[in-house]
This record gives sequence, structure tokens and C-alpha cells, in this order.
Amino acid sequence: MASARELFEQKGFETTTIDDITSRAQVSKGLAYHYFRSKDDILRELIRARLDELDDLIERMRAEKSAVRRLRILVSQLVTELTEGEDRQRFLVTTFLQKQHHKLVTKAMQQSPERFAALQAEELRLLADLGHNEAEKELPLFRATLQGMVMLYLLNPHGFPLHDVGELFVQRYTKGVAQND
Amino acid sequence: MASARELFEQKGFETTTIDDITSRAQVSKGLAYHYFRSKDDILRELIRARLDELDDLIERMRAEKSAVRRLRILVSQLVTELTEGEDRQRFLVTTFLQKQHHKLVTKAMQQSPERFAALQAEELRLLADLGHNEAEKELPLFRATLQGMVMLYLLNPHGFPLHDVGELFVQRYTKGVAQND
Amino acid sequence: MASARELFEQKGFETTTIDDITSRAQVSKGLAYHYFRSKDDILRELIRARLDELDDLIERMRAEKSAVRRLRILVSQLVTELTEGEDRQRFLVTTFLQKQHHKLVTKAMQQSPERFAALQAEELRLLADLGHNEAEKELPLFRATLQGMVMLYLLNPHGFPLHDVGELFVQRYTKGVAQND
Amino acid sequence: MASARELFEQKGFETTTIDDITSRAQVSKGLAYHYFRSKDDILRELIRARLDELDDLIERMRAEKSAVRRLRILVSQLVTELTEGEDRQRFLVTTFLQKQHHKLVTKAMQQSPERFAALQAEELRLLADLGHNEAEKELPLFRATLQGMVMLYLLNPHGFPLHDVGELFVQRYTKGVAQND
DNA sequence: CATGAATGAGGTTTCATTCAT
DNA sequence: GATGAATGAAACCTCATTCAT
Repeated sequence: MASARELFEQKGFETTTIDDITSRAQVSKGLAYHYFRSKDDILRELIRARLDELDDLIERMRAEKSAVRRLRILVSQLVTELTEGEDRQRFLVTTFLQKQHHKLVTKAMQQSPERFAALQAEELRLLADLGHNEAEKELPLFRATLQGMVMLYLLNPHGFPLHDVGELFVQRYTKGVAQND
Repeated sequence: MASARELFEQKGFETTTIDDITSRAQVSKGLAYHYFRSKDDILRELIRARLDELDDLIERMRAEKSAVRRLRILVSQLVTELTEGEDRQRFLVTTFLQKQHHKLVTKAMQQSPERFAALQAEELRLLADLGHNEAEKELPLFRATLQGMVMLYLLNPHGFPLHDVGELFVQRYTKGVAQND
Repeated sequence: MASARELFEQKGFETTTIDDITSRAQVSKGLAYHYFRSKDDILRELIRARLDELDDLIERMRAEKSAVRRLRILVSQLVTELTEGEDRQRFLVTTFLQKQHHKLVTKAMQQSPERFAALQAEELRLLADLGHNEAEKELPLFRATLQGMVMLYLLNPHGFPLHDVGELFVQRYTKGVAQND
Repeated sequence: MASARELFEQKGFETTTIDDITSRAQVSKGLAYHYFRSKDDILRELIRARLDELDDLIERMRAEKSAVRRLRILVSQLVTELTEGEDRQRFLVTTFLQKQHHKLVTKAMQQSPERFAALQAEELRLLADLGHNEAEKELPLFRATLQGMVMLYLLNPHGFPLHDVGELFVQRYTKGVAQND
């Protein structure tokens, strides 16, 4: 799975062959099919593993009391993931977008829908705690800006001032909130 | 090219075969190679055609005096493109993101770099006219939010209130600006 | 198709590879798939071609007036096919029998069901003309014996006196019938 | 062996995998190779087991005095085997026919050639007792009809009146023979 | 300008068999 | 006896590309 992930990230799913994967992992081609039913199945497992990581983020946000610090957790998670695993994020975004993977992605996401509900709940609570009286209305815009930061960075890493924009984003959403709230 | 575009949008580039394209276009396989050097070449041409469309947007923004209306042009262009050509936008975003297309995309973009400079200039002017004294600093965040709207809509068209968010976005950026400014 | 037929007859369908077929036919593997959708499709076409040959037999029986001579046509057709194309008959019988080919065979047969009706009509007429007042009742036994000759010959060509048994079969069914009827 | 037999009968020998067999039998793949040298070896054993069953038939014919009843034993054995184990018979016939199994079949048959001699002797005695003065000459035709009944039934079970034809066959061969002979 | 037959490298997948445990 | 991870050869099939016509 590690080999597959690295190659998918570097060359894309369709462009990576089973041979690529198994020879990088130093196992036989047959073994791959002993553990995975198909190439698609490998992708499925990778996505599942990725979604599992969300739980950690949710946990950390739940544990933190201060709204401002929760916002910082969210933003710094995003910044870290991007700067440390640019290719990975690129791969994930394109995979989730591509229509031909839609079924596969949907199925993987439905395996634990409560995860997404929990994340959304955390985000709503965050916005409310930051002083928004219409958190539901604000949420999509809030999310859009975060997601857009990801996108613009991925499209042109050197041309997008990720840290600065992140900081600006935090400032904008914490204006008028006591740092220790 | 129309057939290719439709198929790329529906099934993705790698998954679409020359046979798919030519049989949809009701021409022979040989003819495709009479006009295009390779499958990649078809993609190249499609991207070029797409980038040409940017000029129109720039032109319309240049022609409009009111900053608020210019902002509305930008947002409504985005909304229209998304709602009328969801698949197309999805395809474009993924193509631009994917590493294996990077060379191809870069080359297409370098064929007229002034285009992007012009668009950026328009956006800066817009922000300044809307009252931002540090337009350069604001621009990335401004763009991120727009780009993020695109992304969230593409990831889940029915779950993202595109029109509402667009409206909210316009309001936020026009706060304190006279409508006829 | 000729190469495929020969190889299927010699080595069986599953045991014959596309490579076997194309290298015997001295064409590329790709070409086989230009004309046939799959390996199964090749088999389908071969069966169809075989069934077409039935028409010739039916025609010859229709043209002949004498019942005895018609019986001789039927038997000698069987003998000739067996002695001249032992492997071919073996292949056909096993193909028609095998459950995994059932769908394929059924479909091929349904493409012209009138053929089998015509053959059956000819056989009934033959039995009636040979003096059987209950031709319908006799037909299955008549056919069984013919089919059994095929089988026993195929199971052990050198151990089964095909010509003698054929002659005996003709005699038994023409007993009491004037040679010139 | 039971799992193998059932699967071979349903899907054919080549189409059945060792995995199919062992997972149906709920044992490990390794265990299959502990008991059988190869997949072919499993088939070999199955054929041997089948041939052993012939002894029972021979025994029952030897034990019966009345020729007519012996004939009935033979025919009813055939009818029972067909109606109760259609797939099995189909599989056996195709296996014996297929050239690629020839060696294997031949070897299995040579392990007790006396069996076939005994059966043939019984059949000859039967024909003689039924009043045929040239039993040797009649035998192939006699066998052909029986074998043909098997074939026609297997080719189209619902379309072939097995019981009626069996009865007609018995009548024809017992014409003029006292029932208690 | 137009066709489609032809190629062949390379892709995914299957499977009998082996072997360390 | 029993397991199942591991192998690798070989199967079917795909497809971008070429080229004679």
C-alpha cells in the first residue's frame, strides 16, 4: 500500500501499473492480487486509510477549549499537510474530483458518514464560538476559503504565500475575539 | 475536438480512447491523426481553446466602470460556468492539478503569459476600487475563496449552496462601498 | 478463423491461446481483436459457420427422390465427416455438450431455428417413406443410433467399425423397402 | 474430491481453479497438494472412482439369469444415471472425448482392462441370449444406440423422451423372446 | 482529405504450484 | 497433517500509433 500510494501520488492512478507497484515494493505481482482484488481495490483501501486520519483532527479539535486555538489547529493542519505532503494532497483532490472514481469514493465515504457529521459539527461550533450568530450561513464560505487555499497552493506552490494567507485568514475570523476565549 | 472534450469530461483523459473519440465524431481513426499529432495533442488544443476564453472575461471587466458590478461579473461568470458546465470544470481542474499533465499545461499557459498578468491586474484594480488599501495582500485570500467555491461545488454540487455563497461573498467584499462607485 | 478452428480441434478451446491462433495465422494479436471482440466471439463465429453447413445437407436430401438413397446420403455424410474430420467432430460434440458454453451455443442455434425444423421434417419424411407408420415415435431412436455411432467412433476410432455399422444401419432401416422406391 | 467433482461438473475442468475446490471444501490450498500431486491428479482419481462403479453393473448383470431382465438392468442403469446425474454424465462424456485428456483417460482405463472385457463379454452374452446369432456384428450397433440415447439426452434433456425411447429400445431387442427366458 | 486494417508493447488479471511455518 | 503467503509464467485484452490505399 505504501508503494502504491507513493506511485499514485507521483504518477497518477491510471499511469501507475501493478508492475510499478510490486517492483517498488519488491514483491511479486501475484502477491498484490492475493491481498487486493484489483487495482481499484488498492485505491479504495488507500482512500479509506486517508479518511481514517480525519478522526485524529476531530479529536484534537474536540479536546481544545479555546475557539481561537481550535481555528489555529484547523489552519495549521491544512498548512502542514500541504507543505509536507504536497503530492499526496494533489492526488487526493484529483481522485475525489474525478468522475470515473465517483462510485468508489462515494462508497468509501459512506462507510462512516458520522465522521463528516462530526467534523461539520465541530466547525459549526467553532464559528459560533468565534462570534458568528449565523454559523450555518457562514460555514460554506468559511470552508470555501480553506479549500481554495489548498487548491491555489497545489496549482502553484511557489506562487502562493500559504503561510501569510493562513495567518490573514485566522486574523479575519478572530477579529474582536479575545485571544483567551 | 467537441467529441474529445465531451468524452474527456465524462470519462477522463486516460480512460478515453482514440476509438471512443472518432466513433463518436463519426470519423475514421486515421483522420484524427491527420489533424492531431497524438492524443496528448488533442488535450493540448482543448486547453488552449479554454484559455482563450479568459480573454473575454478580462475584456468585460475592463469595459465595466463600477467596481461592484465588476465583482458581480467575476462571481456570476464563476457561477454560470459551474452550473452550466459542471463536468467541464471538473475536468479542467483535475487536468491542471495532475502532475503527469504538468508539462503540457505549463506549455499551454506560457503561450500567452500576458493573459494571466492582465487578469491579475484587473483583480488588483478591483480590490483597490473596493476600498482595500493592501490589495496585493488581499488578493490571494480573495482568489482562494473564489477557487474554493468552485471546488466545494464540484465535490458535491447538490450539497453546496453556490448562489447563496456567491451572494454572501459579494456582500462581504462590497461592505461600505457605494453601489455606484 | 481457420487457424482458430484447427487449434481448437487439436488442443481444445480453453487450452488454445490467442497467441497460438495469431502466430499460426501469422498475424498480430491486435488484429484478432480488431475482428473479434473476444476469444468467445471466435468460437461463436466458428459454430455459426458450422451450423450453416447443415443447409447443404438438407438441400441434398430435399433434392433426392428415393428414400433409400436419402438414407444413404444421411449415413454417408456422417461417415465422411467423421473419417475426414475426426478432430473437428470431436471438438463440436464437446463444445455443444459443455455447460460453460451453453449460452453461447444456444444463442448460435437460435439464430436460425428453422434450420433444425427443416432437418427434422426431412428425417420424419424419410422415416415415413421408409415404411414407418409412427415416424414421430421412431425418430428419437433413429437419431440416437446415428448419434451413438458418432460417439463410439470418436471415443475409439480404431476400435469402432464405422463403415460396417453404417451399412448394417442402412440395411435395418430399408428392410422390406424396394431399392428403387 | 467431492468438491472437485461437483465443480468440474458444473464449470468444467479448466474453468475450475484449485482455489474454487479448496474453498468449497473448506480446506487450505496446501492441503489439496498434500493429497494430490496436481490438478490433473484430482481428475485422474475422479475418473478412476467412476470406472470402479462399472464393476457393480457387471456384477448385477452376471447375477441375473433372464436375458430380458439383464437388458432392462442395462437400460434402466443408463436412464437412472442420466436423470439423477445429468451434469455428471455430461462431464464424463466430454472428459473422455477431449483430446487433451486422452493420455490421462487412457492411463486410467488401462489400470484394469479386464473390466471392459468383462462388460463386453456380458453384452455379447446378452445379445446371444436375446436370439442374435451374430452377436459380434450386432454389438456395435447395439452400443451405438445406447450411447446415442445418452448423447441426445445430454444435448437437450427436455427435448428427448428418454423413458419412451428406452422402452422402445427394450421392445425392439426383445421381440420374439419369451419374457422369462 | 479520408479510411480502417494492422501492429506490438504493455496493461490487468489468473492460477497451478511451492514452501516456510 | 495443515496453513496460506508467495511466486511467476502466461493468459486475455487494450490502445496509441502507423501506413498502404
